[in-house]
Amino acid sequence: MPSKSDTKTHILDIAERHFARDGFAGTSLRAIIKDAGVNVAAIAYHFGTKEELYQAVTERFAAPVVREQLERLRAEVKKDGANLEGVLCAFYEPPLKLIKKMGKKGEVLSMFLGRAQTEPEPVFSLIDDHYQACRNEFINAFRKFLPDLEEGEYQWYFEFMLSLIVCFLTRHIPVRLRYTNDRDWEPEHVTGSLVEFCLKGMGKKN
Amino acid sequence: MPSKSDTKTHILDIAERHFARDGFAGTSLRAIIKDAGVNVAAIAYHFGTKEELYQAVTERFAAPVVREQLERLRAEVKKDGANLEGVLCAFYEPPLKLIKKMGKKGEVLSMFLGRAQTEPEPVFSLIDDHYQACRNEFINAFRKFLPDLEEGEYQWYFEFMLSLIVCFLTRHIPVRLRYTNDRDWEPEHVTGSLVEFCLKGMGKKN
DNA sequence: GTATGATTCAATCAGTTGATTGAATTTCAA
DNA sequence: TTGAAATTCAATCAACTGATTGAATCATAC
Repeated sequence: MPSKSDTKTHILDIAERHFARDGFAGTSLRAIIKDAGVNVAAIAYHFGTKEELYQAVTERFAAPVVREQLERLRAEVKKDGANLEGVLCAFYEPPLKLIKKMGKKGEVLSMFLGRAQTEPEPVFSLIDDHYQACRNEFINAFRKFLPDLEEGEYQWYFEFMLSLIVCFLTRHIPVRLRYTNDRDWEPEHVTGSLVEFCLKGMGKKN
Repeated sequence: MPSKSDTKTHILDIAERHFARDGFAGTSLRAIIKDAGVNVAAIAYHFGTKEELYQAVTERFAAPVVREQLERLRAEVKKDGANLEGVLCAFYEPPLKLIKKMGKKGEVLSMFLGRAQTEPEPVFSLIDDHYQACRNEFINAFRKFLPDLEEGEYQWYFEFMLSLIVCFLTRHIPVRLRYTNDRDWEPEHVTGSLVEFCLKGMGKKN
């Protein structure tokens, strides 16, 4: 019944859920194929190794987010009256809006994006390379709007900016279990909180 | 040759290095015992299951840090002229000073502390419970020094504060590979950066 | 020195891991 | 309808997984 792309897509759908929840090492191919109702060999046939399957998930799931962040950034710095706030919005809005748009599946994307950033090798290098271009361009934008900082500070500011959204993506479920307020999960509100915290953090002392 | 406590301690020494580098699921007991030069059964004898071994590492390695953070916090809020900056120092200083004091082994502690916070189940619950008491007391301190915020904001401020140090602990090695300046890794300087960013982030808008 | 308890050991368990094979099946164009 | 390519399948591989056993070794108090 399922055509080529059906099985392939279906495996990706299931795989991303498992990788998101259990991490790379904690996910077995058996668990995926059992859940997907396909044969083990299907993974080898369509993707190759476990690592290549993970890479495929990253490519379909995470790469578009990074691409949009970069597009938004480039548009933002060209604007009249461009500022640091716009740069931060360019970083935070794409993933949060996409997650919201995807509905239930956004929860999976959220977990996957967050977890991927904190995986041990061999995933770490894979993800880190992915963000290399992103990192350079955002740091250049920081240089533009936050002149005269030390080089190390620019580096750390990018990591801080990144870590705040990783924190949000991986923790919003446990946090909401402790304290629920549906408004807090509106992407506009979340983006606003992250941008505000980060903007103030990078700004001058009060 | 090795007495009881020797073997037990030695296993812990090796285990924490593996868990720090490869995560819980990515670490096999074989890898640990091979590295430690002991028998597989030694782990079962001294600790029990793999999960109990991880718990023992957490207890010896991470628990003292949390305890000191809480002690520092309690001392800080009692002070004359207590303020938010003191609260943040109480949170950031203990782990960073300990890591510095431990020298080479501090790198392992650093990685372990950072990674533990981002592990999937069953580790996540273990660690999260550990931080529950810590979380409540710090959030109460936020309430004191940052009055009239919404409840959700206090919750997220704690998570942000936590995520910044997790970011630092897990990323300082790759970041230093990209840009090295030894001064940046002095605990006073690091604490200063984290406290400043966080303090500004939590403060009023400029 | 000997008995007792603590510790270590090799051997082994059953189950899982990622990966591969070659045969069976399906798909679809000619 | 037929034939070649794409896809799926059951069966199997060797290696590894966490865990357990009972015998051997050790330390120590008597």
